[in-house]
Amino acid sequence: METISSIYNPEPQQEKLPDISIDCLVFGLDNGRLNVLLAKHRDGIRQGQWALPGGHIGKLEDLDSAASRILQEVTGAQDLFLEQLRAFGAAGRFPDARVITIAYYALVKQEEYKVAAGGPASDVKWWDIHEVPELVYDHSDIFNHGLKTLRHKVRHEPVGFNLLPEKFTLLQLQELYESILDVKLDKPNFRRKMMNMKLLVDCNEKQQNVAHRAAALYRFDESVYQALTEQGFSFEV
Amino acid sequence: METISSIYNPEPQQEKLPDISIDCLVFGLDNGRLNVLLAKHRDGIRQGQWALPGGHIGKLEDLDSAASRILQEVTGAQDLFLEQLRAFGAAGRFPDARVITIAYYALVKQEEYKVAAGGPASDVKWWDIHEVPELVYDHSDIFNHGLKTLRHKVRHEPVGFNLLPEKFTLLQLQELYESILDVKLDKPNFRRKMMNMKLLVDCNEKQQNVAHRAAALYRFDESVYQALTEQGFSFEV
DNA sequence: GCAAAAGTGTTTGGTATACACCCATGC
DNA sequence: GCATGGGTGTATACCAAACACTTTTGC
Repeated sequence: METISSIYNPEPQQEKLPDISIDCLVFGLDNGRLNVLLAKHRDGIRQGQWALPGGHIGKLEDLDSAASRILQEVTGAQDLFLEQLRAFGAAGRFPDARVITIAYYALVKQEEYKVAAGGPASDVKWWDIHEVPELVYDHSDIFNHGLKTLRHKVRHEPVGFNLLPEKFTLLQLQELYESILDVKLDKPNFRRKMMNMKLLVDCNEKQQNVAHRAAALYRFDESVYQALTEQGFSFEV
Repeated sequence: METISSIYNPEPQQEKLPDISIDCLVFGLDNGRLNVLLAKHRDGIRQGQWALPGGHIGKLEDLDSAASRILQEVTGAQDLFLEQLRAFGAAGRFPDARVITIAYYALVKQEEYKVAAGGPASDVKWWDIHEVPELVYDHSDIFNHGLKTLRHKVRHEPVGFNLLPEKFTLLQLQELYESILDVKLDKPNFRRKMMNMKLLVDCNEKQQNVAHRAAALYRFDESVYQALTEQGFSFEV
């Protein structure tokens, strides 16, 4: 198991750019609740305060690669859904020095990746998005912006699947949208909308060991989505 | 009239951050054609090549303020619609040094602001978006990304008005969408859609000196939009 | 009168919504 | 049987698309 080695990388393997950092908003889903991953500062003046996991960019490193590396250092996971939000660069955002940060957000299958504290973080924890504590610097702004972006994105592009297991039921998918968008959806109508898109692939399998009628399992197939997109299809929830 | 003094500011008033730059995508509308503003390098190895106007960020300057200042140096205009696109940071994007650039896009009333070459730019010119030449570095990527963002944004938020004069006709507005989205729209249906939103304010004025029936003039009112938004209204074209 | 654009009316088909209903399974 | 969630059917209302049509103005 990989331990966290970021916030600010204690042993740089490569010289880093001093005035640019990366901060990651990592979203996970657990029992129909949307969570975000936070790290607690172990030392210094911000000791005990919560922050987004982050780090610095190597001089020879692509921006996206740096984000991916930093995220791997936190979750131990590779090949996550990871996308840039935008840069945050108010002059006084970081009190110790002039640092512009580039924020990323990631969607992960929470149950598949265990996280552990380490390095400059004394604790790493999933927080329900409704109960996020005060964060250091402008990290609360980044969180709010990222949540807004996620809510928009998830409605217009099929990215939500990154939060679910490979095979999922329609109810799981519906609960995903309900928890991210904070709305209640009509089951029959949601089913029809999804099925009419012809985007989901039927696994021809049923749930196991459930105390009610077993639901059909579906999966999201990127190549099906590509094919539909080329025919002018546009995802919309 | 202000002249261009950017691409890279020749006389820095304030120390700049060396490894971060800003590049601006400035869109304008002229006779129903969407244009973008480009600057030609006067000196150096890239002499004669076209680029997005840009500059560097002062050590004590907010990111957004820097973009606004750079844009003012190019167009002489203040209080433009200006929004961040995202950061571009591939390791090899800028051959001379490691520089991450933060791209902005702006929407301007093209006829109101004249631009002039100066500083490190030997020429500044509006280019039809369909005829944009090869650009230096990764500026073509930024252009493509920005155009895509504009096309999305203009459909979901009332930002297109920034390209039109204060008072405009419904046909002008329709042509704006047609040129940005590269589609043909049905006049009666477009009119109805716009009017049903109850977003436009009737100026109670007519066009002057036209060789046909004079159209009614409308304007966009930010406060009307705010009020509608609070009632759950969502702009959509 | 004619050209050009303003502006209105109407028909049609699709689709979002609301909600009633039946089905399968474990306890 | 009953609770729980799976899954289907249907009536309504609204809205987008297509297109025919009338109105106003300058020349």
